[in-house]
Amino acid sequence: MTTLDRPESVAALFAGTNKPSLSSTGERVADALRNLLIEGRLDPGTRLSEEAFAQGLNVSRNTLREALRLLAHEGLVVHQLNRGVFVRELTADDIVSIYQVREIIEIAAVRNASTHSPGGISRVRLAVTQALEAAETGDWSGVGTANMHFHNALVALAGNQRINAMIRQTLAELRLAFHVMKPIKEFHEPYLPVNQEICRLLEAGRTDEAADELAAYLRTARDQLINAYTALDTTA
Amino acid sequence: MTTLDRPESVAALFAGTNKPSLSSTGERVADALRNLLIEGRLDPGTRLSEEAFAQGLNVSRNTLREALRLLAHEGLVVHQLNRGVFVRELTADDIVSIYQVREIIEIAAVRNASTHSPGGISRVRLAVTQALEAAETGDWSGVGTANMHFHNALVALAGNQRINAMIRQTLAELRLAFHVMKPIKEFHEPYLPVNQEICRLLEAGRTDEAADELAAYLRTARDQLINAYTALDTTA
DNA sequence: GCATATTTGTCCGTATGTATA
DNA sequence: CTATACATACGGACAAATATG
Repeated sequence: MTTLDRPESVAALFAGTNKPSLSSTGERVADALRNLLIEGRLDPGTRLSEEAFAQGLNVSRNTLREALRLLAHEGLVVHQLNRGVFVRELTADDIVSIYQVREIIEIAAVRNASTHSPGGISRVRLAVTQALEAAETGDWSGVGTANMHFHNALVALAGNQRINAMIRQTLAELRLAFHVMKPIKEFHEPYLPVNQEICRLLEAGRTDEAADELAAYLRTARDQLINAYTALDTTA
Repeated sequence: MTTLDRPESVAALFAGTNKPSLSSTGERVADALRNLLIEGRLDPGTRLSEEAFAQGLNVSRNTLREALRLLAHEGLVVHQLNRGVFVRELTADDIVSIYQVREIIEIAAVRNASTHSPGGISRVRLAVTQALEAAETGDWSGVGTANMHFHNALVALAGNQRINAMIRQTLAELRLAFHVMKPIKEFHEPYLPVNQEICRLLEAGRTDEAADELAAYLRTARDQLINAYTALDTTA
């Protein structure tokens, strides 16, 4: 089990991080850590030493603990009493569970998109073009991020803040699973045209067909991910 | 704007509260506060003084703050920078939003219930009988709690922990709206037979019909609640 | 609009309990 | 089994922001 306990290496993780300071320190720390986790820069299972992170971020342990509790509540880290905080390790069951949530929420949101938000589709389109641009430069992590934005934008079509928050959190958790596998390209490239197709259908007002396409995508993506993930378990 | 700043009155709120101590102090404090909020014993808009609650609960301010951050993350309280923590005041839009979430998640969960969890239906039945018992003694707050358990049990049929957590949190938020209205009886009594009917359909394996019944219930309940809620706004 | 009191935000030091080498 | 490291939790301190008269 790895453990990040050197303040200097923690500080290095946050090099170049601006702090626009609109909210409290605790929330900014939580944001910074959340980005680290979503970007896959902390391996699942790693222990996050309170002292090292407090010193590395130049905040008190109290402040850091507030942030860690939030992330634990979001499921990005797990909190073991008297043992510390560890980067969440997703099981294959977790992935199945996450995809069931996605299926339920994303499809319902797209189906409810007909009447609402005419301008919201432009954000879907934006995410598609961003994914294509990232793919051209070979930035597959960027493609993953753009893909996350794509699905967030899809769900935003329902115009419901709570649903947005739910899917954002769920997709953030899912990224923990993606990053343990190196060939991210193989997981994202095949779905670029699918995303384009979903976007085109939405722009044409054919929301039900878009929802069907999305449903098919979610199932194949889940199966592919599960296969790769269980294969990792046996080899490791 | 009311504000709870006397430690003694805070302590009184927690009289008779056991602390089985399996988790951290912060989480136990969060649990205690969450119960208070769900039971409607704290009026929406009330400020929760850090010092008063820390003293009233016999914990340090740091520990209390951890608990308050969790509750803010759950939406039961709102956190205003440098101003404090207030019991959440739901708007009519919030209620619409919550019912949309319920519609999406609860119905999908019931529809997915067919294959899973044969024993889970017994917990649905249990919640129904508990609601009936509470109604007989005129304990309408108890009916509300049993009703919450009923819907939690419905969603549990899908066998997905994430979905359970989502609906639990959503229903907890909704209770903030119920408690601002005195005649809780009128809001729960009409739905007791509906719950019974849904339960019977599930026991008979007719899950799709149960889902349809649930959908109809959610819409009428939402409309009734919104009407009463907006009426309150205009009179207050 | 101003001066004052209150409250939050944040940090530090420390004592205690728990887990691990 | 002992020693060490670490998390837990507390209390005090002070600056900054906010509320109050």
